[in-house]
Amino acid sequence: MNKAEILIIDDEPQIRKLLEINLESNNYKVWQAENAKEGILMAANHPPELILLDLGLPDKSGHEVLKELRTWYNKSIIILSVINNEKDIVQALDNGATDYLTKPFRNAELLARIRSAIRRNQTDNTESKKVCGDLEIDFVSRTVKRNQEILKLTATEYNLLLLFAKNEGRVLTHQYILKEIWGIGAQLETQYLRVFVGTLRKKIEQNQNQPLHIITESGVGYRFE
Amino acid sequence: MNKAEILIIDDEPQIRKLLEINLESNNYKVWQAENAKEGILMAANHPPELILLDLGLPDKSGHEVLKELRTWYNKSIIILSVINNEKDIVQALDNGATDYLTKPFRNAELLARIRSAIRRNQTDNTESKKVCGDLEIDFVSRTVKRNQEILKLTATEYNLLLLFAKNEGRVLTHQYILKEIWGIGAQLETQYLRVFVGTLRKKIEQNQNQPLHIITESGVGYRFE
DNA sequence: TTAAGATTTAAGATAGATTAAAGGACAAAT
DNA sequence: ATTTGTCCTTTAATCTATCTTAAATCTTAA
Repeated sequence: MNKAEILIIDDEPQIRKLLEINLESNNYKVWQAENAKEGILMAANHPPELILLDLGLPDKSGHEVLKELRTWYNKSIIILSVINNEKDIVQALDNGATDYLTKPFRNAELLARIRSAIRRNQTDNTESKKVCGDLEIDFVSRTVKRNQEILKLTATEYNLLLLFAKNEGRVLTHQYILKEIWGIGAQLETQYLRVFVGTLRKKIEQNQNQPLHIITESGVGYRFE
Repeated sequence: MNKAEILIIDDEPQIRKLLEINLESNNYKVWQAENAKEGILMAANHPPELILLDLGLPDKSGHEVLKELRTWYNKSIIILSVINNEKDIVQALDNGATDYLTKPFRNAELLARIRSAIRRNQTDNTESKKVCGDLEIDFVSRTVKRNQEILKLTATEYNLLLLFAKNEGRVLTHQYILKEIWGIGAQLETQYLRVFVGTLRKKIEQNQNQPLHIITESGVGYRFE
């Protein structure tokens, strides 16, 4: 499982550093922005699992940032603020904040609220899946459908298909595929790969003699479309 | 649109009255329970949109009530408590509390947090029973029927079936199932799982040799349909 | 055209899955 | 306190699916 990514938008370097240390030691990947403009840009380019937003930013009110984010960003946003003012808390929550903590905050509590917020994300989210023509690969449920029918793939076949699907359009060398699927010791066992490409094609291709999904790049490897 | 229903579980009459007045004037329908037993019963009979749960109940610890509710209730639960103790807050949030407010709380803030919690609810659906083909699982009464006949399942069998039912269509790895049912120390005891899948199949499958509900994903785990 | 590369098939080996059954822990009933 | 019965754990035998390997056949690129 990958690390959950958290974006901190706060202008105080000490706070950012404190959060960075605590979050990274709890296995989160941390991104940082020191003003509203930068924060919105970063969130847009690379949407994180959760945003920690300070209300007191230099270039724009945090409430405005929150509203702007909420026009398109629907994961968790937790407000951090020195303002312990009822009106601000109410306004932030009504504008779609997931939670509100006043500084100084207790670290364990922040972590618990982050876990709670991320947990909630995961159930709300629509499942991530990939559709390639007649194929539909569901990464969460670990199932593959072709024309709505569930395909019966072995563990190795599924792993191979997953690798292909995550590198759609890219030529993968035999060596690379062998290393990823069978481990670093198997990079010369090209034969394994050929057999498994065979069985996979039998299951996912309409016409085995003219494969549309797994394309052979002779002398190099395979490409998935 | 109907009024959203809120269940208050708190033993202090003054607090209940205060909440009742405030919530009803904000267009919520309010239900009240003065102890854990009554609260759980009311929640089961008539699942509300949100539960306000006091941690200091006379008959049972609020943490236990929370855990019990969370086995089947997946809408919002906001904790109200006089305890402003970091450990309790963390524990409650990790047990699935949506939010945590310490008494005395500010009324407008509570209302904002309630709005926020209810807003988040609307995407995920609560259901107290699940029908899968000839199977009918009732999460509240913890009973399972097949073709209208009540099946006699042991505690472990029921827990396993519950886990499967809540992850319908998804492949669950052996490790994950073992962790969920037998706890974090049992992740290598694949054999337990196999035995229990065997006994479960005997009870829920029409034809044991061609299981329709619990599908084996060899080398990976099981999938429930 | 020819050598290297790719596919296909099938059989043996291995890891994984099912099933039955016995012993132990525990709770309910006597 | 003893018995009874249920459920859980553990072991072992058997069965099955999957992986590996080799060999025959086909395709591609120089």
